[in-house]
Amino acid sequence: MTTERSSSAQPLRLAVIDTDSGFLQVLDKRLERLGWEHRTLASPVPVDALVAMRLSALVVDLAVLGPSAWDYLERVCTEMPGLGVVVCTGQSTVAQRVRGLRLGADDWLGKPCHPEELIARVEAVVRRRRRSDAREERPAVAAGELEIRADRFQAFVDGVSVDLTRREFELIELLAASEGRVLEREEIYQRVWGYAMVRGDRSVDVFVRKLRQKLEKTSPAWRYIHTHFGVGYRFAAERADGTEPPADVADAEPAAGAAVAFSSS
Amino acid sequence: MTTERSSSAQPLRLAVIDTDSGFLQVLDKRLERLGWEHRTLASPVPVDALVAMRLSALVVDLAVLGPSAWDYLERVCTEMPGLGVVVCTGQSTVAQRVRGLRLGADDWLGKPCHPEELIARVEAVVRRRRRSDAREERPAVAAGELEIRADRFQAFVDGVSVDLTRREFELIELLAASEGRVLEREEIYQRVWGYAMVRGDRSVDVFVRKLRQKLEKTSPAWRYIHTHFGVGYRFAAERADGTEPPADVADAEPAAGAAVAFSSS
DNA sequence: CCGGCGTGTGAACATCCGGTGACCGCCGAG
DNA sequence: CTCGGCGGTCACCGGATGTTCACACGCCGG
Repeated sequence: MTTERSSSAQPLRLAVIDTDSGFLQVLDKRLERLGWEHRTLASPVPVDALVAMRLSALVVDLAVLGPSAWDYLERVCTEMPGLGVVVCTGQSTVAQRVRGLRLGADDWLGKPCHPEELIARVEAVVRRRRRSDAREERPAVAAGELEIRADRFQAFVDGVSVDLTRREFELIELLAASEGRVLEREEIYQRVWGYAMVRGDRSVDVFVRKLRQKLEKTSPAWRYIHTHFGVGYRFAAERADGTEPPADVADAEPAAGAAVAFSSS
Repeated sequence: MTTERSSSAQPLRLAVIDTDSGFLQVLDKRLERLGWEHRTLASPVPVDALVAMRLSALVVDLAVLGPSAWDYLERVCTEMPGLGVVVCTGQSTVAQRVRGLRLGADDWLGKPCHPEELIARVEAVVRRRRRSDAREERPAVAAGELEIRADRFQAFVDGVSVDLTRREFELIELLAASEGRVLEREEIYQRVWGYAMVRGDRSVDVFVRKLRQKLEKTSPAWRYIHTHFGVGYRFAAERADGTEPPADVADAEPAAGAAVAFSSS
């Protein structure tokens, strides 16, 4: 029953590369009703431009892409691994469909098709991404002296803003959300920047440095971002001096016996 | 890093609920060739049983499910959010397909269909699943006093880091994963370094030594890596003194939730 | 019991990696 | 049209790692 399923709590961002005006019209109307942010493109745009759109999913008619369709599809899928890609195109053979899917497309729907089915497929494709990325709506996270407020797009120490820029914030937010885990640069880059990192890019390192600088200035007694040589970074609030190892997952500690050590000092 | 990692290495685990013997036969053959662990079920099995199979993906023909198909589908998708679900069934209407996808199915393919397309779609679904929710969910492996945490790229003894470098970690991770089995240098090199070992290369030996040193320092009472002269190395936690002979090899294979026998053999 | 490999070491050497600081181009605000 | 903030690149460098060597030592077959 009309489970209108507000799964779309957060607006999806969708781009459609197609030229079938009739189809687009109906689709547009439907998308509008759903409240999805969408944009239709009559011709293939540079991959960079797509990246800039920060899309959740992309629907594309291979026919519109012309001869370099396969190449384009592959590049899009490679450079934006997190993007949901649904090919919606006319007549096709099994071989073509298999090829498209193997290149990275998430689904393939033949035309003519019902807009509702296309939407359902896009939802299905995006659904998984959501599930994992599902760390939305978190008012605030705390670690050490740090308090990260997603709603303010800012981190604070004792109420004082650390004065992070957007990227810096997104980075620390990701790290903090994965507290304790070591994140590899590629993963960080992909999740913060949205597309694949090219080998040799030092952006992550540079931003980590900027973050560390600001955090150091605002919260000198703590260390938050730890480097794992040859791997990546790990977020964990630790005092500058060895004091108080964060008792972390650790093991069954002194449990009973050991009367709690008073933090007299 | 080209670390394509074991992502592709670990076999997929797939179950197919269908009765079309002809189709199944072809599919089976193909899956066999791909090296996927698979199992076909002629009738819907309890969701619990499915859970026990630890599947990566499930292919199901709604027709086989009978009247409670929708309900079954929904339950499966709800209880196993990480499972890739591909409906592969006969004639269907747009409304049915939309319903199936909305209930949680990841893809819907009509019959008759080409096995290759079905496989490509399953791959696409699994690919997405891995990419998103994926990332390491390997809690930790333990052996002796050792605890190997993949999410930290590090091994611990009683909560204390053994302080391994990336290579060292990958090496011990591989060895531990093959606990009890003797691995030849060539294989080790191939799997850790990613390419063929040139004759005369002592890298593996050197790293084994480094590992042994660090492990010895952190966990003196145990021996983990054993040399098999003229062959290679074997991982097995054993006390330094002869104490506690490895219990019974009784073959620690009970673990595997392999409650069901997959035709992976 | 002896000599030949295959392995364990330790250290020198060659690379790779990550921390920095400087610099550049884009863009919105003034 | 400027100016300043921000995101992103570069080149340099010290240190962490990985690789290669030469040698000592132990396991094996004769």
